[in-house]
Amino acid sequence: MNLKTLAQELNLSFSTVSKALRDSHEISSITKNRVIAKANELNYQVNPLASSFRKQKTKTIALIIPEIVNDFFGPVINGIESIAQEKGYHVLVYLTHECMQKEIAIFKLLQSGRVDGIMLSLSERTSDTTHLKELNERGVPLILFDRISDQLDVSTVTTDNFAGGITATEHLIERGCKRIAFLGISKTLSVSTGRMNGYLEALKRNSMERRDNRIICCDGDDWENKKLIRNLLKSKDRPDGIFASVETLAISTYEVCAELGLNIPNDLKVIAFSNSYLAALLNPSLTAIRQPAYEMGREAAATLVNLVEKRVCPCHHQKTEIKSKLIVRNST
Amino acid sequence: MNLKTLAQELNLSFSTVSKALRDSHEISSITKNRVIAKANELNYQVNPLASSFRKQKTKTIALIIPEIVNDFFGPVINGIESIAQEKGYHVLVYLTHECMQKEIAIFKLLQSGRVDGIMLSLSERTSDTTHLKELNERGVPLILFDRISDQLDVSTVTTDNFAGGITATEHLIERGCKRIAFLGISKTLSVSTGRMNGYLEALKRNSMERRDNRIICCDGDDWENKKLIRNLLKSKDRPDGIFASVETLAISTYEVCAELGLNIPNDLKVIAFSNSYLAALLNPSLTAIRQPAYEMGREAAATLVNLVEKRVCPCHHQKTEIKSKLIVRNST
DNA sequence: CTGAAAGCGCTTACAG
DNA sequence: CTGAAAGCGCTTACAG
Repeated sequence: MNLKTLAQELNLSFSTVSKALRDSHEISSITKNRVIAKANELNYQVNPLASSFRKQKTKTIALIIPEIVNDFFGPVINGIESIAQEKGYHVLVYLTHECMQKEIAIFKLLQSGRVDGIMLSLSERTSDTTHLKELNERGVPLILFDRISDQLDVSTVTTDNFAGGITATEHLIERGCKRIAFLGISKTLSVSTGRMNGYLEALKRNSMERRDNRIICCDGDDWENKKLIRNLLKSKDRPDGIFASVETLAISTYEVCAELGLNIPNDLKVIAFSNSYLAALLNPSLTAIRQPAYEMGREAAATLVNLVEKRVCPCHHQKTEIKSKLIVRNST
Repeated sequence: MNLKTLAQELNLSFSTVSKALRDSHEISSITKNRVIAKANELNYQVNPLASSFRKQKTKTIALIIPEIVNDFFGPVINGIESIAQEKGYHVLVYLTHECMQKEIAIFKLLQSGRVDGIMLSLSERTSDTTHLKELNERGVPLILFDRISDQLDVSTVTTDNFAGGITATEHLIERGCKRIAFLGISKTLSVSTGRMNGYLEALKRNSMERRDNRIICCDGDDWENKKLIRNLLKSKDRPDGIFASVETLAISTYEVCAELGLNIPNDLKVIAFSNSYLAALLNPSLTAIRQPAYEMGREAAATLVNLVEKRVCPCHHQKTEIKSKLIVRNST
């Protein structure tokens, strides 16, 4: 079943049929209706390969993320899919496994028109963004979300990590914490830095810079991070508040507290950035700053589709920040 | 940069260049090497749209799943991606949100050659599989995984739900349980039924059919399920073992136990099918039957690719069952 | 071993 | 308003 046989059935030229199906203003509504009725009857559908090839448009967008077993990227995909479905796009998913070489290889696959645009969350080990620039120069629309880079002039969608960092820190201060330690990881680049800067800003606003607040860089494995936390909590000037930039560090903190016989929230208050349902189930339940992952996915997809369909000028770089949310639970 | 300009640069016809790039036996190795060197130099890549269109092959496979915010489908995608990358395939992801109409709509999108094959995990509300049959008759390879249907003759990849059900039940029996209640949900069709049948089989093997073992159908919301569990645990012949077919029901059981002052594992032993890292973090940690989600993804993708590349006859329906694993923790 | 030619199924600028 | 024709960039059967 193709255009030609459909045209024969209708005694029309196949250019007329093609135009009728695409609702061209050149075609009379009588003909359009005839064509559409026949197409439905014969269950005709435009061959997407031929159509894409001819138009050099695929109605496909690519999503490139570092990993998927994670409480953030699941809802992100959900959000992307909701927009894709609405706008008639298909979504290709690629994983970099936090590896720059894989990221580059994927970009190479996508450079010759397989997709109309790309949404990327950078791998933690991407130190060089030449591959992004090259692709963008070839005219493939690109947007970054969550893990972004400031080396590039492209549209981005992020959470308000800075504001979220302030909120988390001020929440601990309100709860009476005097010595707040920030547990950070350098791997997530822009994300962690934003949160840390928020933490520092909150201390400044509350004239607490000089007190025993500390930034602990937890870049090791689980065991090493726990060791750092253990030393911290055994020290004589141990903190009374922990701000974990990611949930896993909060869980390590819980485990060390159990080990040392420290009570949360009495001896130590804990807050973390977290999107998981686990946070509510921990004992005590964990006060969290939640990233609106679903909305970020929607926003990322909508921004990209606008770019692809040229509803916005590619020179216009939109920096969207989506508000995170404080969910107070029993750990503070 | 296309074949034509590349051919001009090389003073060769573009059919020769095309064949050289595809490593045709018709072309001398000297020419091949010249062509490849030039192609690399000029960063030429075959236009995938043109190539797909011409060959009617897209090197793309579709994954259709009910949802993604879930500890099962994340690792499944990981496994699929690992095979796709190895074999040079691209993966389109679609979500049905457990809705049959969406499932049908997605199948319609894929009927005209956009993908070379489809991996599907059925939506819980898919009662009619006509859309699957129609697509398969159009010659699009299809395989089912995890949530399968026996109304269809296609290759499938599943966990050994029946064997896992036996293992879980016998583990409780070994731990001394006399009255074991199975908490099931009917929504996941084949999956839950297999587990339940395993449970019944284990009782039979241990001559325990006549005792107070029960099957509780937990199809309501959280609140309703908890009510069922509460009534169960308050009854005078309350069970001393709970086999939860999904993790959420185990968590509800934990909550009810906390409420009623029952100690796990002393008063009640609990086991559940679960893939999440949460199971290890619960208090007490939850004994689980783990589905090998990553391996299932790999197996599903490998089976599909074999079908697409005609390495197996499409009439040969392979039923792969992957072993689940018992992970003993403190709840038993 | 190399090349000329047909054609995959559409879309669209152009002619009538 | 309808139709004839060119062409998107490849692949491949065929000729030489």
